Amino acid sequence: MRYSDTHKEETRRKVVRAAATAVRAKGPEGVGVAEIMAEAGLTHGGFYAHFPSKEALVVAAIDEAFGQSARRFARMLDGLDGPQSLGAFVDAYVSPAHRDNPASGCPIATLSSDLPRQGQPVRQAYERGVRALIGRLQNWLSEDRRHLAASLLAEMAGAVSLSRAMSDDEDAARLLADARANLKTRMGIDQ
Amino acid sequence: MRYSDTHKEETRRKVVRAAATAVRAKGPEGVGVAEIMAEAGLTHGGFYAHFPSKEALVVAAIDEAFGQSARRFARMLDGLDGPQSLGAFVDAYVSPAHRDNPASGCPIATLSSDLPRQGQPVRQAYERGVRALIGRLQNWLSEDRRHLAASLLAEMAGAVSLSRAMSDDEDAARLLADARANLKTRMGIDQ
DNA sequence: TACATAATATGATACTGGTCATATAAAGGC
DNA sequence: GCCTTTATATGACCAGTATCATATTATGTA
Repeated sequence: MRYSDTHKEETRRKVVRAAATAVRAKGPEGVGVAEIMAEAGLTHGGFYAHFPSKEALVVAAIDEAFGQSARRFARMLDGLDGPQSLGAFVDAYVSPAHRDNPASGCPIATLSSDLPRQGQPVRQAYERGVRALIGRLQNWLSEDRRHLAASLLAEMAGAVSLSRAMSDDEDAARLLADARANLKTRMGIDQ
Repeated sequence: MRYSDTHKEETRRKVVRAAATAVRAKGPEGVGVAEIMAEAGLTHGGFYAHFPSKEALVVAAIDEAFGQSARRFARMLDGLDGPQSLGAFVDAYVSPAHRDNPASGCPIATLSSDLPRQGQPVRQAYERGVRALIGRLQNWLSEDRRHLAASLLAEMAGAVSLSRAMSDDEDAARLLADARANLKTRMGIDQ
């Protein structure tokens, strides 16, 4: 073995990370293989040594994006109990900061309308990520509210998504504040 | 005037209607000028006699899509009072039928993630449609709930959008039912 | 230091899609 | 029935993009 055991793997990870950002910023169709490779400091030619197709990269990018999101929240919520986690999660997710940074945000808010138009492997990766997030919400919710997890996530993602359509920052902030308040009520946590 | 006064206008309307469907089905980037013209029974060449650019067509298509949606609901809710309208609207919007028919459904649920990536004219058309819908919701809501209109719309669109990610129809139906129930509570109407 | 091989770059191909110049066809007025 | 004008079609151009064949570079080993 001439290169270190991990060399190629590291390159692959760089490409996937670049893709995870680019796909959220421009959508799966809006971004090109050459562009992502350049972002990772490479040229387009070597791409097919790492992935069998662009679709395979998009799948990896979506997994990576959900993974980044999950790890970030795990760090942020470390040590908190269920209700505290729910409150902190809602505050971070349904926030102006999230609205203004789609490229590093939750793939649900950024890709919701692209996904139904993608091929099956991409849709499956997306659904995996959605279900994992729903599962985490369920763990934080009290037993009698557990079935609401999916609907709560829908409300969170919908609020961020619609806030991005508002050109007026104040209108967007009001929408997000109304959504946060309602979500906390539904979750049974005090404001 | 050699052709009838309305001939060109009729053709234009056919093209816009075809675009309104195609754009919702495949996204603004996913659909081509030639494809839309073929759908309208024409070839691609004549396109630039009607629109200065593809973007102008997308703007017209989004206006048309919001208009279709508005007219359909106006018919459906004709004669109902505020609370009745809200209930009927939620039942129709947050429904499996809507989930399963993006091409004829609300542009918000279908295009939410594409829109932030579009040029300003397209984003403005979208925002016009969003604000018009929010305005209609406000008219149906009691005074003290009027400020919730945007957040309520976000929840409705988010629920439909996320339900489209669920490959299991039952999971999707449950999510939509939970969302409907919560929306009606927030709106202050009896189930 | 030269070699063998793994990793990446160069460059080409085929295709698609927006745009536009030019040609053809349709339709009412003389 | 011809002519002018309006509307649409044909065909081409150019840029962008996924894919792949081949060349080149980089790196650890003998």
